[in-house]
Parts: sequence; structure tokens; C-alpha cells
Amino acid sequence: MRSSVFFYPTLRETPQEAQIMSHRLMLRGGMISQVTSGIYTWLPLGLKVLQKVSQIVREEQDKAGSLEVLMPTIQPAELWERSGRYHDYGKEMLRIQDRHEREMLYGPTAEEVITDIFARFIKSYRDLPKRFYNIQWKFRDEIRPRFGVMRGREFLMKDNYSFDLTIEGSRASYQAMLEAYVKTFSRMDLTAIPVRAASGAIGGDLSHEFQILAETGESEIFYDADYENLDVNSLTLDRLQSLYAASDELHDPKNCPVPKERLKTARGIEVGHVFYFGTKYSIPLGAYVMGLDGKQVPVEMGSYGIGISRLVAAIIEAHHDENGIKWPMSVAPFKVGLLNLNIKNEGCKRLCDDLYEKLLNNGVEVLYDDRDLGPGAKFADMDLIGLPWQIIVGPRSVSSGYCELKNRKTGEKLELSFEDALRKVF
RNA sequence: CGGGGUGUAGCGCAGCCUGGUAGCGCGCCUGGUUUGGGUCCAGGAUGUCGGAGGUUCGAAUCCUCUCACCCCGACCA
Repeated sequence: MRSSVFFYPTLRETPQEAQIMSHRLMLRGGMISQVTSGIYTWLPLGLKVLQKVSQIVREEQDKAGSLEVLMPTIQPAELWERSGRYHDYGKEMLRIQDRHEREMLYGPTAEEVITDIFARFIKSYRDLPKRFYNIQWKFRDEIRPRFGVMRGREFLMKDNYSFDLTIEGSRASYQAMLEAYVKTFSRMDLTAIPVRAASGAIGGDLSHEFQILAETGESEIFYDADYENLDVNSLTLDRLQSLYAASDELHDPKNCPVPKERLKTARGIEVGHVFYFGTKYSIPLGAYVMGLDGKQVPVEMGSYGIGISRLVAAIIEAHHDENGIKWPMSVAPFKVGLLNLNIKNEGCKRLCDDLYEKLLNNGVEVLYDDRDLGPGAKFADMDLIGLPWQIIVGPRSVSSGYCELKNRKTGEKLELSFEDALRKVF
């Protein structure tokens, strides 16, 4: 992609409304634009990242044996009246009327819709277990939206719903999701720790939040120092439950089993939440299957969310410096930034056009800065939008036959021949 | 919803106290210049001063109402 064709309106100054780094950098980098409080347009650069994050989430959900569906954003109130949540949910739920004055709502979550699907089509224990997920926009009319897409009212969420015959089966689903989550976050260069959590409006009695430790995190978490030795790659539910880690809403200093000297506290960004809630929805919504013994049994359910739009902000919180974002390779909007420092220099142009073509031909996602701007502006923009590699070609490259390859994360700069530079980024 | 704050050009801000018909930096347009870390020079365009009402000869400025956004708290992916 050529910068002259692309659209990423970078800002030199920080818009005053942005308080935290991720919000500032997303605005300054031209990734998002606020439409109204808590609601954003994702501009091309931001959208690319959002899609990469979505795709990683999708791949790990698929690997964990889940099936993707796409549920609607607008749901009928009737479904929520059946589960009893229409009156429980409160003002956070955006309620609307259609032209026939039927009560509708913009879905804050989708337990009712998916449970209804299950109830319509699945009738036998032989069809279990099943896990369905979707990646869809949700709306929660937050009391106070803030920090950009970190706490928007409209947000992109992956939500997965498990259906099992037994509690043991449901625990296996829960365990599978725990594992999928650890892999998902680690692919984005994030360490998210699972902490015990309250289950809120979703209900249920087994629940963990995945928290990314960050100073700007919105929730305070308390955990046993032993937690820091937890090997998340061989995480089991039993092991997890033997360790103490709790969100502030659940932490009770009086009954805390961890001695004071071992109790640690930190702030976290909640990027995922998993729940087991048994038959809370299956019974009222009629999700029963015929069991081995020929009797109808309500299915055991759980649900598992990941805040995808929030993850974009969380990744920036974890990966930036004073000049801008430092994207992990897996989610970077482009892998390479190609800087032509002087577009009026015929030699520079020829070299860059050639490099650009070779990068494209090898399937490397590249942003080619071919705009008529001074070098300083190009360096500043490229650091700001944080592509992992920068290939810098200036007039002196024409005579020397060398370009500069810069690693955005480490800051390392190498003078390399064009061939070597290409080899490094392929 | 309670408490605090801000709305003036695309962005960041000054002007408001003490009323006299709107300004600065960046950005944008034109021409030139420069080209390895936001070059420099010259010229130019852009504002219902968030909105409504009021006071006044006269309102960005004073008064009333209203809307939006931001920050602190209770909710959540």
C-alpha cells in the first residue's frame, strides 16, 4: 500500500480528550475517530489491526473445537423476557422500538439467542458437546465510557457458548477455553493472568477474568505471589483453583487465605472473562436433550468472552514508547514501512519502487511512504504507527548501495544491502 | 446519577475578569526552497465564538435556559 493512496490522518498534537497512551496513540495514528461518546469509527489503519486480532482469536477458537456463527446485533425483547434478564439487565441495555412498536434491544451479549438456536435444533446427547462462538459488535450503555475503545459503549466482542451434557463436560469446555485464551493472548505478546471473578449479570458460580497487568488498568486485582511462578502454558483448572487471585469486587481482606506478606496487588485490564453457569439459561429457554436414559435433561452451559476492540488498546498499552506504538508482528497493520526520503530523486524512486514490488511479490505487507514530505515527518509518522520494520532509502542509498533497516521494537538500525534488508524481513 | 471541568478555524490554544464586531501556533492551498529525524521564505483560504433566549446603541465577553464532550466515583469484554 502506498501512503499517497492510503488514509491514516496522523496528528502531531494530542487531542485533549485522550488521557491514556493507547487512546492518544490511536487518535494520533489515525486509527480511530470518535463519533460520539463511547462510539468510534475504525479508520483503515485501525481496522487492519482489529481484523488481525479478530483472526487470531478466531483461529484459536476454531482450534479449540468451536464453531463460528454470526448472530444479530438487534434482538427481540421477547427472548430476554423468557430468560428473565429483560428486567434484570438495567439501563446498560439499549432498548429500542421498531416501527410496529415492538420492543427490541441492541444485544449486550447473546446467551438468549444462541440458547434458542440450540433448543431449536439439538435434541440428543449424541450431538454434544457443542461450542458456538461469534465475533460481533455489542452495545452496553456504560455509565461512563472512557479511554477510547478501552471502554466504549459499542465494542467488538468474541463470545463463545458451550453446551455439555454434564457438569464434568462443562468443566472440560471451561478448561479448553482457558487454554485457548492463554494461547490467544500469548500470540499477541501479552501475558494475561486469570483471576477469580464475580460473574455479574451473566450469572453462575465459576468464573475467571483474564487480566493484563498495566498501570492504567481499570480494575485492581489481588493475588498470591506464587502466581508469578504459574506456567500458563500448562494451565489446568485444578491448578488455577488452588491459587488465590481475585478481582477487587471479590477480594475480602478478612477472609483472604493468603498471608499478608505474600499478597500482591496490581492493576489490570480485563480482556477476557469466562463463566460456567449451568442451566441458568437452558431451563427457561428450553435447551434440553434426550439423555442416555431416555429422559430430557437441561444442558450445562458456559460462556466465554474476549473484548477484541479493547485488546487493540491493551496491546498498545503494553507495547509503546514516547514516539509511538510498537506493534507485535502478529497484529501489525503492515509488517514493513518503506520510506523514500526524497521522492524527487530519480534514483531513490527507482530503488524504492523496486523494493516495493519485491516485497509485494513475496507477500510482505508493506506501507510505502511515497508522499512529498520531508524526512523528519516520515520518520515521525512511521515511528508513531509502529510498524515492526522500517526500510529507509535516501539519496545516499543511491550512491552507497545500502539502505537502513530499523527494528521499531529494539530501535536497532542496520546498514544493509537491499538484498540483505529484504532477506531480513521476508 | 452525584461532584468537577471544557466548548472560539481541521488540531492545540489565547481573547472573556474590565462588552466595541476575533487572534496565535500547527495543519491546509499557491509559488519557490529544502531533502537522513516534524526545512525555510513569501502569499492565501477557513469561524453560525456549541445552541436558544435575554440585557445593551453594541455580546465570544454579562444573565437565564439548554446541548455536547472530558475528568473523579458506582457498572462492565
